[in-house]
Amino acid sequence: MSALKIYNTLSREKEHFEPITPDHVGMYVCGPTVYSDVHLGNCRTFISFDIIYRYLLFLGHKVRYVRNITDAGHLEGDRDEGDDKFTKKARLEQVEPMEIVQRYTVGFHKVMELFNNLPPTIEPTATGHIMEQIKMAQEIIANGYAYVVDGTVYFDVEKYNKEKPYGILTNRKLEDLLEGTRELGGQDEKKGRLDFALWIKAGPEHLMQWPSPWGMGFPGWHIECSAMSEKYLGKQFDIHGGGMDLAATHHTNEIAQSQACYHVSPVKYWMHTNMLTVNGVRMSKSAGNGFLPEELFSGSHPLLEKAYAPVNVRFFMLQTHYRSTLDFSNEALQAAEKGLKRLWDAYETLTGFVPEQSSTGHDIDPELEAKVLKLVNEFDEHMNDDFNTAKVLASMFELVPVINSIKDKTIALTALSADTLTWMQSRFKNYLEDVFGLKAVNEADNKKLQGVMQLLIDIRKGAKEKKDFATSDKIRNQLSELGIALKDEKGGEMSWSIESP
RNA sequence: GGUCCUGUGGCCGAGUGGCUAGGCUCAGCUCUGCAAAAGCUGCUACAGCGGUUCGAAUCCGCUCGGGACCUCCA
Repeated sequence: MSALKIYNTLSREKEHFEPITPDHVGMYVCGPTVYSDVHLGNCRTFISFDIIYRYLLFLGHKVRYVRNITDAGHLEGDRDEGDDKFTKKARLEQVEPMEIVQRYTVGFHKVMELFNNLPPTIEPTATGHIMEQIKMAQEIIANGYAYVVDGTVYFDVEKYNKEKPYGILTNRKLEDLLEGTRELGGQDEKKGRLDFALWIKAGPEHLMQWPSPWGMGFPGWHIECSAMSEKYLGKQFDIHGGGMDLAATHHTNEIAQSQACYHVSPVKYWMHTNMLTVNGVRMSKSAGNGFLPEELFSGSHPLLEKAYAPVNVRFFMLQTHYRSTLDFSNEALQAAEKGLKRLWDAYETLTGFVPEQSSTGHDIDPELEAKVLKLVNEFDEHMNDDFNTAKVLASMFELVPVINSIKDKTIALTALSADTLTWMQSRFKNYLEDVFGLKAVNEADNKKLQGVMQLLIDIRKGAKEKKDFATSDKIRNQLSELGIALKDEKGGEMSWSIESP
């Protein structure tokens, strides 16, 4: 089996993945700022990293997966001025900032669960780590890379850049970055145009503030991730992830802070997921083209033609590589919905095969056997190539006709060896359920319903034998109106499934 | 202006220089009381122009188009 390769933003190439501590992986992913609902674009990132987390577990690593909740210190603009997002929203709704935080944290967790994302192993909050952030700012000051102006602590980018390349993550030169920045105004207290705040002095209007060596204030946005990743994963850890939009500023500053504080580069592999777009334009709150997960699940958004189940959306995202932009459209989503149904039906069929009944030797079709083995073994290859879920799915889809042909007895079950069949069954389960986190769109595990359905199937079978098509059609048509599809299989059997909403 | 990404068949999308990804749609056939599903077959594309090569969607150059980041957003 090939070894896992990960595309590292830092080196701009795929690198062999070797954990700093063998079999143990530390992964930090930038989580949401909980001042409003997460939209579908945000979800894409968390779904991508959920797959990555699951695959690392599948490979046998012990993974510490840290994903923060930003519940303080994220300003409206990055000019280190104005209200923080929580204060603004709280004032608007006349509630406590922590009520805002609570509401959207709960909502975020609910959405993550609906998408079948596993929870991270640690989910730290910024407000819970004020002390750590203050301490880190103090050390950076002591090391000479930050300065205090009237109760606010700034990171000295230009000084840092003399020793370490500040723009290393996105391959930018300091001069180029300076060009894109506005001139310092007369009222600015920063020394350099690119300097950013580690700690910000609070005015009386700020509802969230804490005591510090520099007076009352609150942490800058970037320092929380540096402080919390160090606390739980150490000064150097394996993977740091987030959306691509965070690389240029947030992650660039994280690297600078950690370097200035601990004199080491904090992260071995930087991973960035690409954006979700609508009509080619990035989905974002400011563009007003964001879909809320609930709008998607209920189909209530004006741009949606129908409702889409969370698992279909998850599958839709898996058909694209995480580093490619993914364009959202009804057509694409409906195609994904049909594709998942086809794949999942085949998976359930496959699960129903009993390998003991298959061949022990002479009936085996060597060509088919080789084809199946090749495709099944490719799953790992594709995932090891920077988590290429789209290619794994393509390999699976190529196996669907084989599975369906065995079901229809066009291909004998004994054409495959018992070992191969068992292997295929376990790999499908491993990938579809464990790694991809997919599940049946509509679980029909209700025992009573199954009994009722069996009864209807028996009656319909009897009617068909008597060529009483009026009765048999009535059963199928009325079930169809209820959203239950009944299908005649080859050999007189019948199957049923609950239709998508 | 700077740093990058990108342009693939009706749509969505994967693609490590040579071996037609895959999904959806569409058409035909088979199966079938009908329906649905399924199976088989067909639709064989890589923005344009040059270059490197025995051979390029894949490498290089130029042109044109789209997008992201450099200002809050995963």
